[in-house]
Amino acid sequence: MSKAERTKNFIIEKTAPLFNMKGYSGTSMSDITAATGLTKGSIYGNFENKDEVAIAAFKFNVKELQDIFASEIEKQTTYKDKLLVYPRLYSDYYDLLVTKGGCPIINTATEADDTHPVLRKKVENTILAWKDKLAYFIEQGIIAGEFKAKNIDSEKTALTIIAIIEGAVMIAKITGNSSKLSNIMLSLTKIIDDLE
Amino acid sequence: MSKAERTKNFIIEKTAPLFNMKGYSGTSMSDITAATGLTKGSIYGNFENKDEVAIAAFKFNVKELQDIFASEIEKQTTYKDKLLVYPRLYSDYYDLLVTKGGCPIINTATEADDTHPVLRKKVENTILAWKDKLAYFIEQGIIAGEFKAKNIDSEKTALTIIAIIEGAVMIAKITGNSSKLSNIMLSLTKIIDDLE
DNA sequence: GCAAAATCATACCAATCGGTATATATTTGT
DNA sequence: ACAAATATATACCGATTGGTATGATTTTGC
Repeated sequence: MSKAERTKNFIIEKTAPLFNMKGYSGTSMSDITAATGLTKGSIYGNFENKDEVAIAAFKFNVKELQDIFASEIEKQTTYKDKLLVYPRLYSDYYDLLVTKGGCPIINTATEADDTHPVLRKKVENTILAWKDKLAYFIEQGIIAGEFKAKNIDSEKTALTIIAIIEGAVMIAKITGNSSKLSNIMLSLTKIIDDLE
Repeated sequence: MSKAERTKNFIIEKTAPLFNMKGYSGTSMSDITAATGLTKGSIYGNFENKDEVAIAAFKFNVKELQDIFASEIEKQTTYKDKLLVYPRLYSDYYDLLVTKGGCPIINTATEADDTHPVLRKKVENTILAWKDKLAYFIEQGIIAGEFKAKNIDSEKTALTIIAIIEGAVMIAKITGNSSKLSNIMLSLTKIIDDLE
């Protein structure tokens, strides 16, 4: 890894929580230089502009989350257990998530939807990919005979799971109450259980 | 109503969608003067600072939504029908909501949670009041014999309803797809139906 | 190990930020 | 209708915004 690549990664690592907490328009170039200890010359030597840093930070934040979930999902043998990873991990790792500014999907989505077309598209694609993954688990679960409930709409169920998770994170974050998150995750667990 | 009051209301009306779309730090004083056609002198003559305008705009946005729901809930005779107003109206009025920048609760919550303590508290109180209202409907529904499912946790159910709604609005808004909202609202309807 | 290339720091830019002092215009109560 | 009070416009403030030109310093390939 070249010096440039290392510096680039360093900048992304340091600014990712910043963008997640303060948002795109709330994070200034001086916030970025302060967080990294580097100067503007260094930042602009590695990134075209603030936009590029923000987009890289968003990707980093999403990947960080996805990696945690992917490794845990991999361990599960049934599709039901793969789905159940979500309520479990969101309950368990909520405090960690808070220190990083919460869920990058909901944070970026609400800011970018009316203001930042490029970021908006990135978030949209992230959500659609997530939905497809969940729908795939549900469909495979049906094929495997794990889920037998009548008229399961995998797309609808997948979207509902995402909605509950994102809504729950928002509620827990704004009330500063992680037990609310756990409580809502119990409802999500029941929804997954009811697919049987 | 005095001139001052009328101007104040005028400023709030014109800036409320602005704050909802662009956020607190994304909305500048010049955005406010442009949207109202007034000058800074006029804005600062009626409000202490940008914060006060933002807080008034948030209150306005929330009240506007609440009034629509309250009047429709009032018409319903059963507690179940009162709860069902939410999935129905969110499906029906989604396009209108989009023109105003989406749901002010989720928009303000995600921006303010790490950056703006005053707004954060306002959003928290709004959500908690909403939760209490929903929990009250559920509890009254149990007393009235409408809801007979075993071990209904009114608090948990109320929070889950809010999470689904807010998550659904976010998903629909970022994908620009209102049918996704309707789809998730069907899941919410089922959850309410299952309380029977 | 040395020259070429890339990285990084310094100093600067115009534009915009939120906010204010003051003067003018408009309401207001009498 | 008139004077006092209030609302609004103009012009300005220092600070900060994102971004750039330039030169010093490192890293890189040979």
